[in-house]
Amino acid sequence: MRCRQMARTPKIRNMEQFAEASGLSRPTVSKFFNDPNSVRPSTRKKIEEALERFDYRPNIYAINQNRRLTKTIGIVVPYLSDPFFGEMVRNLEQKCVAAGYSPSLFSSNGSAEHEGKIFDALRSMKPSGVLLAPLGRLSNQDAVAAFCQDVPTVLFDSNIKDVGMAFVGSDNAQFTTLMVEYLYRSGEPPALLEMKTPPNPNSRKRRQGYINSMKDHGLEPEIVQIDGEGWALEDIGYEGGLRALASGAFKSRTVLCSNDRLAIGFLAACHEKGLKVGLAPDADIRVAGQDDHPFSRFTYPQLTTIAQDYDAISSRSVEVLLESVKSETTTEVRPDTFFEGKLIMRKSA
Amino acid sequence: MRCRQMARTPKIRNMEQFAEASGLSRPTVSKFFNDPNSVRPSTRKKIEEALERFDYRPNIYAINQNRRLTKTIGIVVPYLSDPFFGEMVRNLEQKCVAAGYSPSLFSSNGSAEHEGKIFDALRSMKPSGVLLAPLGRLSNQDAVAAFCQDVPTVLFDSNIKDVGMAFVGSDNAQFTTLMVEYLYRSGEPPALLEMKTPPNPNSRKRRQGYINSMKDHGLEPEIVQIDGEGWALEDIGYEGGLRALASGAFKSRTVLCSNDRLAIGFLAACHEKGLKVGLAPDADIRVAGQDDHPFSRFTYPQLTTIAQDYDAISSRSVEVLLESVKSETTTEVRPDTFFEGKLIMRKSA
DNA sequence: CCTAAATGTTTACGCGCGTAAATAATTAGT
DNA sequence: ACTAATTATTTACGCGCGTAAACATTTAGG
Repeated sequence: MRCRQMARTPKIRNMEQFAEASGLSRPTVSKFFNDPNSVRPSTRKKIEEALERFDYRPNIYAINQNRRLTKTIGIVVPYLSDPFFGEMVRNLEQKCVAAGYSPSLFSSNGSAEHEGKIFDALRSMKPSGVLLAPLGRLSNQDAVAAFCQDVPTVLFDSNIKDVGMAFVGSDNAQFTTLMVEYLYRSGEPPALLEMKTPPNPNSRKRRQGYINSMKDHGLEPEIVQIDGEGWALEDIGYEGGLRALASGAFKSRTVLCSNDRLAIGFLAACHEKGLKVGLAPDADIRVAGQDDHPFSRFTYPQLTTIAQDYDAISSRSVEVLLESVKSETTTEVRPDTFFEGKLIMRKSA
Repeated sequence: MRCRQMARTPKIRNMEQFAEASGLSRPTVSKFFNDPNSVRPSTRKKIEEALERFDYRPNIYAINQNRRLTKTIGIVVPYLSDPFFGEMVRNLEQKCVAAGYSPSLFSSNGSAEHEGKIFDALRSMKPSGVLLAPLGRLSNQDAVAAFCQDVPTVLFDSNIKDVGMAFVGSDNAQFTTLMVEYLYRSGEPPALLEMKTPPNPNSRKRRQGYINSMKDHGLEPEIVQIDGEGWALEDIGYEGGLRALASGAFKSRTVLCSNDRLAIGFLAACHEKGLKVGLAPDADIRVAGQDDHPFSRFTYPQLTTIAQDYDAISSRSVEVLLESVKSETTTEVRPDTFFEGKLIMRKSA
């Protein structure tokens, strides 16, 4: 069908033949592929020369069949088309490759059932470890816990208590506390806009952070909860925001959204209602988000938010995972890392 | 280290043991796993019962070692964190699974070198086929062509002439023609804003569509090209837009951007310059995009654009690939499919 | 109820590689 | 230069499964 053979040299089909072509025995060649430095320099040179002539590559399936663990790391996120996770994955990928592992990408697409299938697929892949951002509230908690028993897993972004070898994410309560402090000082304390049933557990922490910091200032928390299920957060923020604005739900003229995607939808709702958003004296409302979503720089007005430290979270996640993969020992206390967010002051609040 | 054994039943380690436990021979069980309908119903029942008791799963590596082609389909995109590709991948994934294949995701992250590494990885994975959205101009054209010789590949989104088994994408010239027609009728003909060196080949087609349709109306094309390299299109649109606006580059007060991401950045530049964007009589400028990017509904004002038919493109891509994978025959003429875009009239133009 | 055809099952072998143990070659110390 | 310690290479076996060919069973037709 398709032309394959270059017919320059007899095609090498396996390591045996390749070893023969390099004038060595197969196990020596095998050793080379596992670690080029484990063979004598002269031997290494022989192989590398042969490699150029024959462009042979070991059969990964045959390799992995005999390994208890493969040099693979699974990366699982709830939604790949969410630029936040997209960025996250890109960072994680890079770091895995740098450490000599092949990342394998999966997206649960907001479905616990699909998340479960991914677990099954990963189990049979025998990965060295898995970096998992679970769906959260929607996850089948037992399935996640069971999976973490089978495969060394580091959770990131959204936490599930006592599951996995470690957790790396943000200090969500701090996010909200920081933002409330800023909004209070720069004008008036905010109302909190969030989903009634958020898909992501971080929202709970953020709500708690909001309530606490409002109380610390002797202020009455004002929480506006909107309906909606799933991960179409912009839509939910838009629809819910529209309804909330129409019913005059907000006492405060400053609204802190539980996350940037909600805020992006809410901004659209504000515009729809003809409200002027921003810092200017003639503005009707201030809006802030949390996450520093890649698009928050391009909203109108540009979204004031709290920046997640993408790089720190991804670096730490990979670091912690590889550490515990190498040491093979389970530490008694699960090491959790929470990074602080940075206030990003833009035009919207 | 970690507790694994449930100790409910002796752990099954391979198909041999599982066959024994089901009271059958291994090859029969093997046949079942390849096609559950290929064994007698009574036999099938036996296995399915045993499956519940022992939750055994065949070793994928051992399976794939012996197959010439694996039941895998590679999906490669230039940028996974671009929501457009994210959505695309989600669609493609679903359709592959529905057809009984396991999709494997890769992102070139805008680097030809990385794209090349992905090709190598895919080659050794022996996938049944690959769905590839190449980097485009930045791709190593020879590497792409060579890869398509080795593995049955369907290109999508961005075309490379005569490479791969088929191409599925949009009729980019039609996009621009349609939009120019609308903008002309609803006010005034647009200037085209594009990158001087766009990473994506679609831009060329769009430019040509713009020039042609302007000329068809007896109008003089007005093309404003901005600097910038890579895939940070919003940034490029913003920075370049800022400079273009400052230098009074636009004669027309209607700007058609080469794509939505550029438009999103350009909108931010307009706001920065204090321009009122939109349809209203008192607006300073109209802005339109192309692609119907997931975020274009949430810009301010909401972006008027041309919708890519995500679903049609992804469906057709998978369909064409599976077809040619099954038939094993290479058709003489490469079947290319170009879907038309639909005009989405929103508030920005 | 018998025979031929169809279908299901078993035997036997090979895939491409990892790896322990045995052996050979190299290096270091005297 | 010679022996001991070190490192490199080879021999030999097994991993978990696919699959052809041989064999056994079931089904259909008369």
